[in-house]
Amino acid sequence: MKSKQHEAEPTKAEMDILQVLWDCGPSTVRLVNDTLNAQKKAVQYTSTLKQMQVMSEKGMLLRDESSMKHIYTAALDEQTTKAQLLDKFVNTMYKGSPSNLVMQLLGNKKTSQAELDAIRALLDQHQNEL
Amino acid sequence: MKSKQHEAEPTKAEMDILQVLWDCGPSTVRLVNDTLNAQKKAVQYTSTLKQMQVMSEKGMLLRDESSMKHIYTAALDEQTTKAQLLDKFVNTMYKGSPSNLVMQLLGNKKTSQAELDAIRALLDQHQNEL
DNA sequence: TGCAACGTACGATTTTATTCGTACCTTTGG
DNA sequence: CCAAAGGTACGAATAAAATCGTACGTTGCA
Repeated sequence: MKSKQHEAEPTKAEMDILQVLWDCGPSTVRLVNDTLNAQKKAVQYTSTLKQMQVMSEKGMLLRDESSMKHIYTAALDEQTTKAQLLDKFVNTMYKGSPSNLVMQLLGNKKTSQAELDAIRALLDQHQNEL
Repeated sequence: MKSKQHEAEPTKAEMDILQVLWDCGPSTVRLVNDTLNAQKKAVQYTSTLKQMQVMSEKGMLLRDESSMKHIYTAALDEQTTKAQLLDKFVNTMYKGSPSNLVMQLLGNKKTSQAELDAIRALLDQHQNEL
């Protein structure tokens, strides 16, 4: 049986939580909430708690209830999830063409030379791996 | 006075409508709605109408009421709007690093060789323009 | 032992986004 | 002249997302 990775499209708030778990590994609600607030996303403890409970129900997070302080773990893979969202983004915004997206990136003043070099390096590397 | 381009973050449904106007130029609600339905986004005429009216109020669309069939025009620039959304996407999903996004793209099986070549060509071209 | 600190549970509210029904104009052809 | 076709206006219903208050259980320690 296939995983449920495709059933749930994480919402914005859910992504914020997932990101913390991806970065920090299995964590308590307290840690996640503190982290969010540390990044200027002011939110009440119980809001984060509720959100994570719902995410558990959806199978998006796994919960270890063995100790009083429940430990949550991301049930979705970071790369897979992001690839999925990126794909959707490219489809709706760039008619499915990644190069159109890159064109946008190049036109963006905020894209630094260092970033461009890094992108080129990635392309070269990818080419060599074929 | 600066434009209002930054006040409104178009929602998903709004982007669908904007895209039609960007592709087709100034249009009636009828045309927009038909186009949406032709792309399997089933939606009632009055829903599209209402949405476009609201968008007008927000200044996202301009409306010519001189004839009975009002003509709507996108008030936002396509490139600017997309650049804005892309920027936000990169920030929240890739810690602000475009090369991280490209890495994701390369790892994605769906990205064809032709697309990769196109991306490289864009980079080369961009390099030469400096 | 008792109270402050910290946890979870969970319903309800709020906010935002989206959809749609109904009323009512205008145009047009028979 | 009037009915049908096709417009707009607009309030309201739904749905989806996010937030929070309050109740209540557990733990540590003065």
